[in-house]
Amino acid sequence: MTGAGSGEFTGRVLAAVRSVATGRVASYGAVAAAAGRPGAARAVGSVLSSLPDESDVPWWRVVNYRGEITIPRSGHAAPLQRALLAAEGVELDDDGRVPMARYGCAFQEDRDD
DNA sequence: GCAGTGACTAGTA
DNA sequence: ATACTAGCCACTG
Repeated sequence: MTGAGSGEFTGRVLAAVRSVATGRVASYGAVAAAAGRPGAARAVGSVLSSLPDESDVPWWRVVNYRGEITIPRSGHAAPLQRALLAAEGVELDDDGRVPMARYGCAFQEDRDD
């Protein structure tokens, strides 16, 4: 499938997602940039899509550039991500999105809050 | 080595 | 606000 598992870029993506602190979220584009391939946001999604459940990668901390959870209904990942984020202390907006301005774990911009 | 695909992003209507 | 188009990149077959 379009997943990942045997790519150099993939390894960097996993490392980047692992580097996201608890209670923080990052966008696909940010992860791609941190992986060294800005613009590969789509590829990042493919990587996380093939992530095994036993993976130690906090994939739930990765949302789209608007802070919305954009995962296919296949499976129950979406509500799960909401729950995991809530467990991390990330409260979602009434629109169901994360205030990136506050929880956004930026690899480039950093607001000490 | 090309075609297809997708947990993206930006622009336009 | 939603819908659609078009680039973008990496991985699979």
